[in-house]
Amino acid sequence: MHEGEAGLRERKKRRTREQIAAAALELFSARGYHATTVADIAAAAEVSERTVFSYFPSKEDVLFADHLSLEQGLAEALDGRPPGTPALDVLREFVVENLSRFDEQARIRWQIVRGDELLLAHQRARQAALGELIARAIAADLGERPDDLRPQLVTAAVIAAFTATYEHRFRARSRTASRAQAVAVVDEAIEFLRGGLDAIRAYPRPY
Amino acid sequence: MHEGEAGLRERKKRRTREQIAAAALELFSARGYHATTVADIAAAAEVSERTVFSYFPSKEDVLFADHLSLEQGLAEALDGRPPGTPALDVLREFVVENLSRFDEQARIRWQIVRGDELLLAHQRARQAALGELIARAIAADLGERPDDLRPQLVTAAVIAAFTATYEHRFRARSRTASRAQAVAVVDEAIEFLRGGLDAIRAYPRPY
DNA sequence: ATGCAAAGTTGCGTTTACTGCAAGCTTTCG
DNA sequence: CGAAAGCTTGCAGTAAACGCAACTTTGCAT
Repeated sequence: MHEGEAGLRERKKRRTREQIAAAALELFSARGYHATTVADIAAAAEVSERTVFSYFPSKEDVLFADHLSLEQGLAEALDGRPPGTPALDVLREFVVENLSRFDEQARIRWQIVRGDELLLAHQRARQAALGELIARAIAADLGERPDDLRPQLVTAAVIAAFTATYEHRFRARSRTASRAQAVAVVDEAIEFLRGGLDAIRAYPRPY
Repeated sequence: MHEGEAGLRERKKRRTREQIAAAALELFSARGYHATTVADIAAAAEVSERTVFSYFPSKEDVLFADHLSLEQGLAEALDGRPPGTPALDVLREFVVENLSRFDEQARIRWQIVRGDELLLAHQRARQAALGELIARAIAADLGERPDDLRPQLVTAAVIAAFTATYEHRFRARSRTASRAQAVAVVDEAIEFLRGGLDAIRAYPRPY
């Protein structure tokens, strides 16, 4: 298992996974999510229906296939930050750096997700998963537990900022100016958080 | 159709609805959500399986049957506030007033929901529905659109505060002191929000 | 009160997501 | 090369959810 070279097996698996995800995205985009059956996806990706479920636990997970790498990237950025660096700073940088990853594929996914209550719920669940990572880091900064109030508040606001930036970018009419706009949105969100944290820093903890 | 008196039809419908919800909650609590089929619920409530689906669009909606009234209550409180009253004040009062509604039934539901990723996602979706109401009110306060950044940020934080309070109450060891604790949590959350809002009040809006 | 219309209930059939199992094929490695 | 491990697939089965048509109950007007 030499790390550098991926075996044939590994490569095939990755390719199949991508085929399934790509075929699914195309079909969802063309016919809509609900009008596309798993059988359709399997046929388009030239695998059996059963195989689709061996790669993805559910149909919804096919749509959100690459959220995993985003999650891993964020985890690394947060866990690997130099001691003393505030989590908020890492988050700001991470969001700004990953703006370019909100590319064409993400735009298509957004078109599919935005209209569907069920898919929006699933997306929120994904965001909540990110939230747990963030809460852990913020809690460490504050010397509290991840499920205490302050980490939860800050985390929720961070997610909201993330989401707002994300949606903002897809709503933006002028594509060229949108990156600067997005950074401004992020900065304002961070400002909001700092203000809020300052306001409760001296607050007693009666619970 | 004299408003004051509910006809036999209406009363029967309400009773059936409650029977289904109650039977379901009991079964979910005893055997777990996934181990309980809709057929089980129908049998316990003494209606046909098909009827369950005529009352509730999905199995999950049976579990969250009474979220609707909470939603309506909040909508009334927000829409009916005297002009000039900040939405944050209404929210604080609403949360504190409704603490007592987090009663035995809600505690059981929490036990069912807490362990299941799917149900947690559904609950988050419900919370997001509340969020839209809140965002509208906050946006009106700020003179912005509901999907602008600031309303979204404040809304997310409000939801987080709501959730933290909710969970806090069910985690609380000492039942007697928990109400005072909960109020303290709410107050700190509101303080956080005010601090954040102050911090960005003078902020330019470059987008 | 009686009969008609509207509303509610039910059974039946179907689709679709998803799971377990066992048999067959492919890659890997000794 | 040949055994072992890993993948893919078909098959059978479960459960949620929907549409439809028949049947029952309720409300209402005469």
